[in-house]
Amino acid sequence: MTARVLKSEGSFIDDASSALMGDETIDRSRHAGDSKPSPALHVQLADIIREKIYGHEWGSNSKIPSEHELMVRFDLARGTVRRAISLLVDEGLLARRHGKGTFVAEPGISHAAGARPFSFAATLHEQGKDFVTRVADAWVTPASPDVARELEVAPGTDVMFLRRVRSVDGEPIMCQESWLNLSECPGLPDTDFTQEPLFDAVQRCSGRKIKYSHMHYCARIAGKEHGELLGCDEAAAVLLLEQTIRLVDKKVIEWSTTWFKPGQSVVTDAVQPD
Amino acid sequence: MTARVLKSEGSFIDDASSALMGDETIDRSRHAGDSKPSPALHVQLADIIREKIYGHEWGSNSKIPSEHELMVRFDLARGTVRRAISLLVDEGLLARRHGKGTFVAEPGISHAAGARPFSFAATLHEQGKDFVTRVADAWVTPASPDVARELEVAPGTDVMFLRRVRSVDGEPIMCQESWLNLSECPGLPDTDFTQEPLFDAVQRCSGRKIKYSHMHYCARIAGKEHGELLGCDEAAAVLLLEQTIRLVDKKVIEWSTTWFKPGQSVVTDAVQPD
DNA sequence: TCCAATTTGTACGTATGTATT
DNA sequence: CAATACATACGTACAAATTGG
Repeated sequence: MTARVLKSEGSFIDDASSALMGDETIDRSRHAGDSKPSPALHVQLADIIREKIYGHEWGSNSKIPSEHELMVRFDLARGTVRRAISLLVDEGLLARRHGKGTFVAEPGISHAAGARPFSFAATLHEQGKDFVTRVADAWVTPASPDVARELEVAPGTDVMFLRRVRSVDGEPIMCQESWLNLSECPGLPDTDFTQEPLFDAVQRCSGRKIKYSHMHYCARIAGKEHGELLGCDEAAAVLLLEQTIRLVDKKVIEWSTTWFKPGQSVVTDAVQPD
Repeated sequence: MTARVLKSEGSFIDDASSALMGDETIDRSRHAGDSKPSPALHVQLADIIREKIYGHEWGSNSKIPSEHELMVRFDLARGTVRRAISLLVDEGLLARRHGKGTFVAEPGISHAAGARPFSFAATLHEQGKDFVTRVADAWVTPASPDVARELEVAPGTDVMFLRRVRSVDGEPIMCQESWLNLSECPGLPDTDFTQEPLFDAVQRCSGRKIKYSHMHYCARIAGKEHGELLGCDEAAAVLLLEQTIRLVDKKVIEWSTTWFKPGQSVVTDAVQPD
């Protein structure tokens, strides 16, 4: 099925590999008595493929060369090629499809934020997606110095910690960890958070509307605990959205961190004022 | 098991190891004839420390137990402890201070976005920070399918690629990679981007104002190339802000990806409409 | 429906260089 | 220096999924 092209040297070269790959080379100086130990071969190959994706040379959902093609292109054993690809699968950049090939991973669900305080329930409902909420942890504890500062309460005040994992199609998508100000919101611990959205429960218990939100984006390595919660590799990069949410009277009601699984993203639109 | 007694503020420093550490244990079943090979010891210790930070038990800028304290607490060799800490330093979570100790890394610069199209120059000027812009790459090339789709031009149309690295205090902070629509903006390649902000140059060349911005946040592993550009570890998690920027007539003028070094973050405020 | 080719998934074995003991 | 353990790299073989004739 692969078209063949006659090169100037007169040899036939496979169209796919010649079109997709550039002139990158693998450094094999590990075993020689060299001064600089070059990285492992599978790491070098992963670097090459990663840059193809980051540089938009290999677009989303496109098929990358087969393991066999990469073997002959870089003169590597199949195990080495598979190991390189596995690194990128764990990062969420590639997806293997048995019998078909390996593909650049499609972006996952986009979550709208920015226009209003971020509510997972609201944004997913708008997209018509079905999701399940699991309460992984929930307890009441005295506030640590960090938590107290963010919630603007005295250290030692009772606060509630809530960890929810949201799943779409049985797959975990995000993990939300909330610290809740019980002083402004008593009665909250009696809520069934698998049914009632947190925003609704907070507004019901506090008797006031949610109004302000301060958002903070950063990136982190998932680590063991969140890797297990999200079903991704420990070494994967996850997106963090930290939010401080206030009621109409500017009292802080929630300090939360949302961990997005690799592939998930958050979108915002902005308009420059005239 | 989850409730934790809060000690007085002073005791956090005086009785570091007992107050700061919990009851975590290291699994040493690697060498025994066990069925499940447990992770390497330094990885397990890094996991324990990472969760202390992620769970806000160890606040920003606080001193973590000394290498010697960690040695005796977990019965590990100093090399193993140092290797664990190095992992977290590379992730940007910890910072070593020679002769003083190891500390939870402070957050870096916060970049405001959301209210208006994101301009690094404008937001940093507001904070009174001095920065330097280096043009790492700049060329004109026919648009690949991906680039053409985002810029809404025909594939093969000439577009400009621009990679700028911004530094504060001599340290790289972010890397901005822009694909520019030359059809709407001829004359752009003659600009000195170390002096004139891209937003100004675009508005000057196109004769129209920038008005709309679509933003997209996600997280990625830095990789070799961007690790070198940003001066961080290849395996570090970096924040990506992908932007599509349009002029008043809704023509796409720029499709850019901003790579933030670990520790940098982007902040936004939102208000719920009544 | 069946078959052949392609591609990924899995499980071995061997050799070699490095690091530790 | 020798023994051991480990990571890296290569090679082979076969199973399972997919596609197209």
